[in-house]
Amino acid sequence: MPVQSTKRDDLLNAALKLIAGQGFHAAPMSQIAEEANIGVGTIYRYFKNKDELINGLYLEIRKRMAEAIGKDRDDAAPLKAQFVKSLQNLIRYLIDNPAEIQFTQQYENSPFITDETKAEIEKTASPISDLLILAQKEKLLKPLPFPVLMAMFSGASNGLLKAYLQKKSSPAKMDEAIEAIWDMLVPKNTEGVKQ
Amino acid sequence: MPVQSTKRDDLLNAALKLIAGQGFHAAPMSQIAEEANIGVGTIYRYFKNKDELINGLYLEIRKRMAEAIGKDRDDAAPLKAQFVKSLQNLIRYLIDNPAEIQFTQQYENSPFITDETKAEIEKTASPISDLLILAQKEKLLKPLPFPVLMAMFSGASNGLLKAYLQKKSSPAKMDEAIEAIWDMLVPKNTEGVKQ
Amino acid sequence: MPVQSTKRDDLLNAALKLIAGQGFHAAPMSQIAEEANIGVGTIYRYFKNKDELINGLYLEIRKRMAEAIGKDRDDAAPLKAQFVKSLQNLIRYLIDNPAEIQFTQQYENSPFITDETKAEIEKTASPISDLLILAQKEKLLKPLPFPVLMAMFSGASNGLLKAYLQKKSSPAKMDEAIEAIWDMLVPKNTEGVKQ
Amino acid sequence: MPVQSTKRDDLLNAALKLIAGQGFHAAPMSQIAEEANIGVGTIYRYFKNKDELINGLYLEIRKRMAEAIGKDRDDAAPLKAQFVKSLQNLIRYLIDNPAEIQFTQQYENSPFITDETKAEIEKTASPISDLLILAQKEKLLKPLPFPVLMAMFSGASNGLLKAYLQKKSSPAKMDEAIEAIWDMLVPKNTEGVKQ
DNA sequence: CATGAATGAGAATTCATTCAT
DNA sequence: CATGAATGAATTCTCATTCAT
Repeated sequence: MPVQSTKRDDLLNAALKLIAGQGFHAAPMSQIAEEANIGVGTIYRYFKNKDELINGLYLEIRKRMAEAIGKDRDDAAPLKAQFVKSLQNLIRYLIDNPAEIQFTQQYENSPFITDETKAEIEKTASPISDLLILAQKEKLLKPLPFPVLMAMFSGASNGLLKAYLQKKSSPAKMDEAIEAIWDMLVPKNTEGVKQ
Repeated sequence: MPVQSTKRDDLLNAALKLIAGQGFHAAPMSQIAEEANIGVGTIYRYFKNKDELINGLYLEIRKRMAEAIGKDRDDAAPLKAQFVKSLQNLIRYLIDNPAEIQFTQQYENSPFITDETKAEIEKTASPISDLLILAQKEKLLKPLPFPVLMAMFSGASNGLLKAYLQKKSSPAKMDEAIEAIWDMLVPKNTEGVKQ
Repeated sequence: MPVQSTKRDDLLNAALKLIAGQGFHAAPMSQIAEEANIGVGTIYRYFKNKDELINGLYLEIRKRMAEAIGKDRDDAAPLKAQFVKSLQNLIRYLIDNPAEIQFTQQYENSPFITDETKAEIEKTASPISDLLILAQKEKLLKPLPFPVLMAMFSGASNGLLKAYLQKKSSPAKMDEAIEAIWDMLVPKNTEGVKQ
Repeated sequence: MPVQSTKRDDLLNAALKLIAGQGFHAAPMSQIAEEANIGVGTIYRYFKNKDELINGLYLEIRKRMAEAIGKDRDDAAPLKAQFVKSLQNLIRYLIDNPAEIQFTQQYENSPFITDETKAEIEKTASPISDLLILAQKEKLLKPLPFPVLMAMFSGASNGLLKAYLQKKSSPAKMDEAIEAIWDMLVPKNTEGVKQ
């Protein structure tokens, strides 16, 4: 029974909860420790300092999101279907875990994000990025630089999510919106599907 | 000699520069004052506190962006052309003023932004939002809730911009990317233009 | 028409009002200036700095109190009657001008009071102190050092006043209380009056 | 080794020393910390802010004074004797601890003291107030409202003390002065003692 | 003379991090 | 290993005072 991993998880969850709700700077280490039911000093056994705690939290969340996206994957399905499915998975996951987007969006737009973390993330491709790489190889996507496609895709998805969380959208419209994002990525007059 | 407006502007520009580069919390009032070549105390003659300085800066930047977008507007042109033109204007402006997006993105994802401010901004129509409202009235857009369309549009544009600023795109591809964003908004198999 | 003296008075009254209500430290020069309808800089034409303003205010108030005490004085009356009359005058005056005690009590117990001011005050005997000096010369008072008698007298009067201002006493009981103070000063079994 | 109580006490004593000597506002937290040989931050582990430190100090001093007054109390003695004894105790204590009156008088006349604190203190009976309540019940005192008697008594005692501390009185005269205060409280022509 | 914008020294308070227990 | 009391650097903000207009 890995006692430590429990503490580490408690810690990350406490940090997630507080930072998502109040922002980085309104979430002191002492409060995080309290929320996690450990001593302040103990945090420093798991993370060298606050920055590393936050970076660690980010990587953890990316991992959780990747898992959520990949659920019930069917590698044999058409790419578009896989894309839609993945995005549905992601959106559903984040709707159930709103703290995670709140944190992620703060983090990704803050100067906390170190170049190391950035590099590490780009290596660790996310399942959706993998899908789009495949799609591009198969000439399904518009002839734009891949990073541009990825960035526009992420941005649009985040926007959709934000709208949803502010109750500006209904679940029913979600699938249509996902289709719209796909339309952005694929040439007109095709289904974005081979043949 | 408009002494005051110089000081206030110096202040906003100093704040913009430092916050964009280092984040809210690494930009102490003392440093902002120094950068603006004024005394610390002077800041408080123009803004009640740091929060108001930051909110004031945000509103100022929104204004500048709105002006940039609206440059050389041709109300008689087809909506799509106006949309493309506006987005080109915005992107060019932000490419020349990268600190403004860096600040804006930090701000909009931080807990600095109050719900009031958010609401107020949504009311204060931006030129592009106006265009899209018109387009929706003319049934040019997909049948999605307007806030969803706007959010996806903003997200995608921001993404495009980020990619560009990280040198992942060339100016040449910019127009194609803008077309792609338009594709997201309008139904397939139409040009998104009446008849 | 001495324009200055109006300003100086406005200034002192503004300072009195604000300091009595909020204390020395919650009464900034800028606010005092505003209350007096003059510019901040102008204060420094009348007083070298805040300390001198406060000391000047104190001396002014002492003067006003002395005037109030001496009203309708009858030098021919028995000393006790004069004492009672004086104290009644003072108490009535302060009841009508509560800001003045509030200020005075703060001031006299604060380290604002400079040794110079103290000295100056001891010279400028107040009418009641004069009366008590006379009374002591005529052997009407208890054989205690004069400063002790004065201090006990002042303390008791202040106490009475405080009680009154906190609505713990009625005007009717005021005269009895004044008698009690007199009893403190004179030997028992005398009326404290010659013959 | 009661580490905490030492720190808290050091803190209170440092605050007492500095505030008594220089006033509230000339006693910055940093200086108090230095005087107490602790870090500035440490103050805030014991008191939420400067106000609470000062209020805490006041309550502590009231406690010390109450203890001093009650020393060698003889409940069986006549009330007047108990009164004299108590006042002697108090005066002696304060002569040995002049900082405590200096602080107390500043505090009680400053806007630091909230109405709540005032009320709370009036409830918390002090030994002398208890004595006077008893004396009033036994009809030993003049027929004045109790708060008036208390206020005059406190004022006179404070005055006596001030005179003494300014070397205007000798210890020999102290007892006579205490008698004088008693005379203020009891009807003439009685010893203020039953029978 | 009067003004009030500008200033910066100084004050209170917070919080990441350390280290003795 | 875990803890949390202690710390002081760093931050925001206030306000007496000056001085150019």
